[in-house]
Amino acid sequence: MPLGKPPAHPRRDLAALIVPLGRTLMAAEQPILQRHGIAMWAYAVLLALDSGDEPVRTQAALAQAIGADKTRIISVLDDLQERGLIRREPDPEDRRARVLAITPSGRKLRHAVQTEIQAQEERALARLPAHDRAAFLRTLETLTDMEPAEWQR
Amino acid sequence: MPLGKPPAHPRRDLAALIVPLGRTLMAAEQPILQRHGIAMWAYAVLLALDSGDEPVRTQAALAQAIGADKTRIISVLDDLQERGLIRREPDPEDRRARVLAITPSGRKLRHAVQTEIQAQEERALARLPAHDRAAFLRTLETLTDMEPAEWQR
DNA sequence: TATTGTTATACTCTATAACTATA
DNA sequence: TATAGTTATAGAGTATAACAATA
Repeated sequence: MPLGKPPAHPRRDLAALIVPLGRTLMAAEQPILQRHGIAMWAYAVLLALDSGDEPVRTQAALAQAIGADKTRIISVLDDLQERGLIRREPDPEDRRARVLAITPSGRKLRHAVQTEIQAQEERALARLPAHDRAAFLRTLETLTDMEPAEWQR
Repeated sequence: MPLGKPPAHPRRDLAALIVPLGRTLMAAEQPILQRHGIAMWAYAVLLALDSGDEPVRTQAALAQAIGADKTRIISVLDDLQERGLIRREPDPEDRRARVLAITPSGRKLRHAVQTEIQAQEERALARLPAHDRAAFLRTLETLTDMEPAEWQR
Protein backbone atom coordinates (compact mmCIF):
# COMPACT_ATOMS: atom_id res chain seq x y z
CA MET A 1 0.00 0.00 0.00
CA PRO A 2 1.47 3.39 -0.97
CA LEU A 3 2.00 5.78 1.87
CA GLY A 4 1.66 9.11 0.09
CA LYS A 5 4.06 11.93 0.80
CA PRO A 6 4.71 12.72 4.44
CA PRO A 7 3.32 16.05 5.69
CA ALA A 8 5.65 19.01 5.38
CA HIS A 9 5.15 19.65 9.09
CA PRO A 10 5.49 16.67 11.38
CA ARG A 11 3.00 17.92 13.97
CA ARG A 12 -0.17 19.97 14.12
CA ASP A 13 -0.09 23.54 15.44
CA LEU A 14 -0.44 23.82 19.20
CA ALA A 15 -3.53 26.03 18.93
CA ALA A 16 -5.13 23.55 16.52
CA LEU A 17 -4.72 20.89 19.20
CA ILE A 18 -5.53 22.90 22.29
CA VAL A 19 -8.48 25.04 21.25
CA PRO A 20 -10.71 22.12 20.19
CA LEU A 21 -9.75 20.24 23.33
CA GLY A 22 -10.76 23.24 25.39
CA ARG A 23 -14.14 23.33 23.66
CA THR A 24 -14.66 19.65 24.37
CA LEU A 25 -13.72 20.03 28.03
CA MET A 26 -16.08 22.96 28.50
CA ALA A 27 -18.90 21.01 26.91
CA ALA A 28 -18.16 18.06 29.20
CA GLU A 29 -18.35 20.28 32.28
CA GLN A 30 -21.66 21.79 31.24
CA PRO A 31 -23.97 19.03 32.56
CA ILE A 32 -22.23 19.07 35.94
CA LEU A 33 -22.49 22.84 36.24
CA GLN A 34 -26.11 22.68 35.21
CA ARG A 35 -26.95 20.06 37.84
CA HIS A 36 -25.54 22.43 40.44
CA GLY A 37 -27.34 25.42 38.97
CA ILE A 38 -24.22 27.43 38.26
CA ALA A 39 -22.87 28.94 35.05
CA MET A 40 -19.32 28.69 33.75
CA TRP A 41 -18.30 32.27 34.58
CA ALA A 42 -19.85 32.01 38.03
CA TYR A 43 -17.83 28.87 38.68
CA ALA A 44 -14.70 30.65 37.47
CA VAL A 45 -15.42 33.43 39.97
CA LEU A 46 -15.81 30.97 42.83
CA LEU A 47 -12.55 29.28 41.87
CA ALA A 48 -10.71 32.59 41.77
CA LEU A 49 -12.11 33.73 45.11
CA ASP A 50 -11.30 30.42 46.79
CA SER A 51 -7.72 30.05 45.61
CA GLY A 52 -6.01 32.62 47.83
CA ASP A 53 -6.44 33.33 51.50
CA GLU A 54 -6.97 37.07 51.13
CA PRO A 55 -10.17 38.50 49.64
CA VAL A 56 -9.92 40.15 46.23
CA ARG A 57 -9.85 43.91 46.61
CA THR A 58 -11.48 45.06 43.34
CA GLN A 59 -13.85 43.64 40.76
CA ALA A 60 -11.52 44.74 37.99
CA ALA A 61 -8.73 42.64 39.46
CA LEU A 62 -11.02 39.63 39.63
CA ALA A 63 -12.14 40.13 36.04
CA GLN A 64 -8.57 40.25 34.83
CA ALA A 65 -7.67 37.18 36.86
CA ILE A 66 -10.27 35.08 35.09
CA GLY A 67 -9.74 36.63 31.66
CA ALA A 68 -13.05 38.47 31.49
CA ASP A 69 -14.11 42.06 30.95
CA LYS A 70 -15.02 43.95 34.13
CA THR A 71 -18.45 44.78 32.72
CA ARG A 72 -19.09 41.16 31.93
CA ILE A 73 -18.89 39.81 35.45
CA ILE A 74 -21.24 42.29 37.08
CA SER A 75 -24.44 40.33 36.53
CA VAL A 76 -22.54 37.21 37.57
CA LEU A 77 -21.54 38.86 40.85
CA ASP A 78 -25.09 40.15 41.36
CA ASP A 79 -26.39 36.61 41.10
CA LEU A 80 -23.71 35.03 43.29
CA GLN A 81 -24.24 37.65 45.97
CA GLU A 82 -28.02 37.24 45.90
CA ARG A 83 -27.59 33.52 46.41
CA GLY A 84 -25.25 34.07 49.34
CA LEU A 85 -22.29 32.44 47.60
CA ILE A 86 -20.04 35.50 47.78
CA ARG A 87 -19.76 38.63 49.88
CA ARG A 88 -19.37 42.01 48.14
CA GLU A 89 -18.83 45.04 50.33
CA PRO A 90 -17.44 48.53 49.88
CA ASP A 91 -13.78 48.71 50.87
CA PRO A 92 -13.56 50.89 54.04
CA GLU A 93 -10.22 52.22 52.83
CA ASP A 94 -11.55 53.19 49.38
CA ARG A 95 -15.28 53.19 49.20
CA ARG A 96 -15.28 53.19 45.38
CA ALA A 97 -13.99 49.62 45.42
CA ARG A 98 -15.86 46.44 46.35
CA VAL A 99 -14.06 43.80 48.38
CA LEU A 100 -15.02 40.31 47.26
CA ALA A 101 -14.87 37.08 49.25
CA ILE A 102 -16.37 33.64 48.98
CA THR A 103 -18.81 32.52 51.70
CA PRO A 104 -18.87 29.10 53.40
CA SER A 105 -21.77 27.97 51.22
CA GLY A 106 -19.97 29.28 48.16
CA ARG A 107 -16.93 27.25 49.14
CA LYS A 108 -19.11 24.22 49.66
CA LEU A 109 -20.66 24.54 46.21
CA ARG A 110 -17.29 25.10 44.57
CA HIS A 111 -15.95 22.00 46.27
CA ALA A 112 -18.88 19.83 45.23
CA VAL A 113 -18.68 20.96 41.61
CA GLN A 114 -14.92 20.67 41.41
CA THR A 115 -14.95 17.21 42.89
CA GLU A 116 -17.33 16.00 40.18
CA ILE A 117 -15.45 17.75 37.39
CA GLN A 118 -12.10 16.35 38.40
CA ALA A 119 -13.51 12.89 38.94
CA GLN A 120 -14.81 12.97 35.38
CA GLU A 121 -11.46 14.20 34.12
CA GLU A 122 -9.64 11.49 36.02
CA ARG A 123 -11.68 8.80 34.29
CA ALA A 124 -10.49 10.13 30.93
CA LEU A 125 -6.90 10.68 32.03
CA ALA A 126 -6.79 7.13 33.36
CA ARG A 127 -6.25 5.91 29.79
CA LEU A 128 -2.84 7.55 29.77
CA PRO A 129 0.39 5.93 30.94
CA ALA A 130 0.97 7.23 34.48
CA HIS A 131 4.22 8.81 33.47
CA ASP A 132 2.74 10.69 30.50
CA ARG A 133 -0.16 11.82 32.63
CA ALA A 134 2.13 13.40 35.20
CA ALA A 135 4.37 15.03 32.60
CA PHE A 136 1.36 16.35 30.72
CA LEU A 137 -0.24 18.01 33.75
CA ARG A 138 3.05 19.43 34.96
CA THR A 139 3.91 20.85 31.53
CA LEU A 140 0.41 22.19 31.01
CA GLU A 141 0.65 24.21 34.22
CA THR A 142 3.99 25.59 33.12
CA LEU A 143 2.71 26.65 29.71
CA THR A 144 -0.52 28.14 31.06
CA ASP A 145 1.37 30.21 33.60
CA MET A 146 3.76 31.63 30.99
CA GLU A 147 3.33 35.29 30.11
CA PRO A 148 1.52 35.90 26.81
CA ALA A 149 4.56 37.83 25.62
CA GLU A 150 6.67 34.68 25.91
CA TRP A 151 4.62 33.15 23.09
CA GLN A 152 5.08 36.10 20.77
CA ARG A 153 8.75 36.11 19.96
CA MET B 1 6.24 31.74 57.85
CA PRO B 2 2.80 30.07 58.03
CA LEU B 3 1.83 28.12 54.96
CA GLY B 4 -1.95 28.42 55.15
CA LYS B 5 -4.15 25.41 54.54
CA PRO B 6 -3.42 23.40 51.41
CA PRO B 7 -6.07 23.53 48.66
CA ALA B 8 -8.76 20.87 48.84
CA HIS B 9 -7.92 19.94 45.25
CA PRO B 10 -4.28 19.45 44.42
CA ARG B 11 -4.56 20.57 40.81
CA ARG B 12 -6.56 23.02 38.74
CA ASP B 13 -9.34 21.80 36.46
CA LEU B 14 -8.16 20.80 33.00
CA ALA B 15 -10.46 23.27 31.29
CA ALA B 16 -9.22 26.06 33.56
CA LEU B 17 -5.71 25.32 32.32
CA ILE B 18 -6.39 24.60 28.68
CA VAL B 19 -8.93 27.25 27.70
CA PRO B 20 -6.79 30.25 28.72
CA LEU B 21 -3.78 28.67 27.05
CA GLY B 22 -5.81 28.31 23.87
CA ARG B 23 -6.75 31.98 24.02
CA THR B 24 -3.11 32.96 24.46
CA LEU B 25 -1.99 30.78 21.56
CA MET B 26 -4.63 32.19 19.24
CA ALA B 27 -3.62 35.73 20.18
CA ALA B 28 0.02 34.88 19.51
CA GLU B 29 -0.83 33.56 16.05
CA GLN B 30 -2.81 36.64 15.13
CA PRO B 31 0.09 38.88 14.03
CA ILE B 32 1.47 36.12 11.80
CA LEU B 33 -1.88 35.50 10.17
CA GLN B 34 -2.36 39.22 9.70
CA ARG B 35 1.02 39.62 8.01
CA HIS B 36 -0.06 36.97 5.52
CA GLY B 37 -3.48 38.52 5.07
CA ILE B 38 -5.43 35.49 6.21
CA ALA B 39 -7.98 35.03 8.97
CA MET B 40 -8.07 32.26 11.56
CA TRP B 41 -10.96 30.32 10.05
CA ALA B 42 -9.48 30.62 6.56
CA TYR B 43 -6.22 29.19 7.85
CA ALA B 44 -8.13 26.36 9.50
CA VAL B 45 -9.76 25.61 6.15
CA LEU B 46 -6.41 25.51 4.36
CA LEU B 47 -5.03 23.17 7.03
CA ALA B 48 -8.00 20.83 6.70
CA LEU B 49 -7.82 20.76 2.90
CA ASP B 50 -4.08 20.15 2.90
CA SER B 51 -3.98 17.33 5.44
CA GLY B 52 -5.37 14.48 3.34
CA ASP B 53 -4.60 13.49 -0.22
CA GLU B 54 -8.20 13.36 -1.40
CA PRO B 55 -10.30 16.51 -1.82
CA VAL B 56 -13.13 17.10 0.63
CA ARG B 57 -16.43 16.13 -0.94
CA THR B 58 -18.86 18.48 0.85
CA GLN B 59 -18.71 21.80 2.62
CA ALA B 60 -20.65 20.37 5.53
CA ALA B 61 -17.96 17.73 6.04
CA LEU B 62 -15.29 20.41 6.02
CA ALA B 63 -17.23 22.53 8.50
CA GLN B 64 -17.59 19.63 10.88
CA ALA B 65 -13.92 18.75 10.54
CA ILE B 66 -12.85 22.18 11.75
CA GLY B 67 -15.58 22.53 14.38
CA ALA B 68 -17.53 25.25 12.61
CA ASP B 69 -21.11 25.65 11.47
CA LYS B 70 -21.66 25.03 7.76
CA THR B 71 -23.20 28.48 7.33
CA ARG B 72 -20.22 30.09 8.99
CA ILE B 73 -17.59 29.00 6.50
CA ILE B 74 -19.40 30.10 3.36
CA SER B 75 -18.02 33.62 3.27
CA VAL B 76 -14.62 32.18 4.16
CA LEU B 77 -14.78 29.82 1.18
CA ASP B 78 -15.99 32.65 -1.07
CA ASP B 79 -12.93 34.66 -0.17
CA LEU B 80 -10.44 31.80 -0.47
CA GLN B 81 -11.84 30.86 -3.87
CA GLU B 82 -11.73 34.43 -5.13
CA ARG B 83 -8.09 34.63 -4.14
CA GLY B 84 -7.31 31.37 -5.92
CA LEU B 85 -6.29 29.58 -2.74
CA ILE B 86 -8.89 26.82 -3.05
CA ARG B 87 -10.93 25.22 -5.82
CA ARG B 88 -14.68 24.75 -5.29
CA GLU B 89 -16.59 22.90 -8.01
CA PRO B 90 -19.88 21.04 -8.26
CA ASP B 91 -19.40 17.31 -7.75
CA PRO B 92 -20.14 15.59 -11.11
CA GLU B 93 -21.59 12.64 -9.20
CA ASP B 94 -23.90 14.79 -7.08
CA ARG B 95 -24.26 18.27 -8.38
CA ARG B 96 -25.76 19.54 -5.13
CA ALA B 97 -22.38 19.14 -3.43
CA ARG B 98 -19.23 21.20 -3.90
CA VAL B 99 -15.90 19.42 -4.05
CA LEU B 100 -13.20 21.38 -2.29
CA ALA B 101 -9.45 21.25 -2.84
CA ILE B 102 -6.49 23.42 -2.03
CA THR B 103 -4.54 24.98 -4.92
CA PRO B 104 -0.75 25.15 -5.24
CA SER B 105 -0.74 28.79 -4.13
CA GLY B 106 -3.03 27.89 -1.24
CA ARG B 107 -0.62 25.18 -0.21
CA LYS B 108 2.26 27.62 -0.49
CA LEU B 109 0.53 30.13 1.76
CA ARG B 110 -0.44 27.47 4.29
CA HIS B 111 3.16 26.28 4.41
CA ALA B 112 4.57 29.77 4.89
CA VAL B 113 2.15 30.56 7.70
CA GLN B 114 2.54 27.23 9.43
CA THR B 115 6.30 27.46 9.31
CA GLU B 116 6.23 30.79 11.12
CA ILE B 117 3.64 29.66 13.63
CA GLN B 118 5.49 26.51 14.56
CA ALA B 119 8.83 28.32 14.71
CA GLN B 120 7.29 30.70 17.23
CA GLU B 121 5.87 27.79 19.19
CA GLU B 122 9.20 26.02 19.19
CA ARG B 123 10.90 29.01 20.79
CA ALA B 124 8.42 28.80 23.66
CA LEU B 125 8.55 25.02 23.94
CA ALA B 126 12.34 25.17 24.04
CA ARG B 127 12.08 26.13 27.72
CA LEU B 128 10.80 22.67 28.53
CA PRO B 129 12.92 19.63 29.32
CA ALA B 130 13.11 17.64 26.07
CA HIS B 131 11.45 14.67 27.70
CA ASP B 132 8.50 16.68 29.01
CA ARG B 133 8.12 18.40 25.68
CA ALA B 134 7.79 15.10 23.83
CA ALA B 135 5.42 13.61 26.39
CA PHE B 136 3.30 16.73 26.36
CA LEU B 137 2.86 16.84 22.58
CA ARG B 138 2.21 13.12 22.36
CA THR B 139 -0.37 13.22 25.14
CA LEU B 140 -2.00 16.34 23.76
CA GLU B 141 -2.60 14.63 20.42
CA THR B 142 -4.10 11.64 22.21
CA LEU B 143 -6.49 13.77 24.26
CA THR B 144 -7.51 15.99 21.34
CA ASP B 145 -8.32 12.96 19.22
CA MET B 146 -10.51 11.38 21.90
CA GLU B 147 -14.24 11.33 21.25
CA PRO B 148 -16.19 14.01 23.17
CA ALA B 149 -18.27 11.22 24.72
CA GLU B 150 -15.14 9.80 26.35
CA TRP B 151 -14.94 12.94 28.49
CA GLN B 152 -18.53 12.69 29.68
CA ARG B 153 -18.68 9.57 31.75
C1' DT C 1 -39.50 13.87 0.07
C1' DA C 2 -34.69 14.52 1.44
C1' DT C 3 -30.23 16.80 1.08
C1' DT C 4 -26.52 20.50 -0.24
C1' DG C 5 -25.56 24.87 -0.24
C1' DT C 6 -27.14 29.60 0.42
C1' DT C 7 -29.37 33.67 2.37
C1' DA C 8 -31.82 36.14 5.93
C1' DT C 9 -32.69 36.49 10.57
C1' DA C 10 -32.23 36.15 15.48
C1' DC C 11 -29.59 35.32 19.32
C1' DT C 12 -25.50 35.24 22.38
C1' DC C 13 -21.38 36.90 23.74
C1' DT C 14 -18.20 40.54 24.23
C1' DA C 15 -16.39 45.14 24.09
C1' DT C 16 -17.05 50.39 23.98
C1' DA C 17 -18.88 54.51 25.64
C1' DA C 18 -21.41 57.20 28.79
C1' DC C 19 -22.81 57.81 33.67
C1' DT C 20 -22.42 57.79 39.25
C1' DA C 21 -20.02 57.85 43.27
C1' DT C 22 -16.14 58.34 45.46
C1' DA C 23 -11.22 59.91 45.72
C1' DT D 1 -9.09 65.25 37.44
C1' DA D 2 -8.92 60.36 37.97
C1' DT D 3 -10.70 55.77 39.23
C1' DA D 4 -14.19 51.71 40.56
C1' DG D 5 -18.25 50.26 39.47
C1' DT D 6 -22.48 50.37 36.75
C1' DT D 7 -25.60 50.87 32.82
C1' DA D 8 -26.74 51.33 27.98
C1' DT D 9 -25.37 50.59 23.53
C1' DA D 10 -23.12 48.69 19.65
C1' DG D 11 -20.50 45.24 17.45
C1' DA D 12 -18.72 40.61 16.45
C1' DG D 13 -19.49 36.00 16.30
C1' DT D 14 -22.54 32.21 16.06
C1' DA D 15 -26.65 29.54 15.40
C1' DT D 16 -31.56 28.93 13.57
C1' DA D 17 -34.92 29.08 10.05
C1' DA D 18 -36.41 29.64 5.45
C1' DC D 19 -35.22 29.13 0.52
C1' DA D 20 -33.36 27.33 -4.19
C1' DA D 21 -31.24 23.63 -6.68
C1' DT D 22 -30.63 18.89 -7.18
C1' DA D 23 -31.39 14.09 -6.00
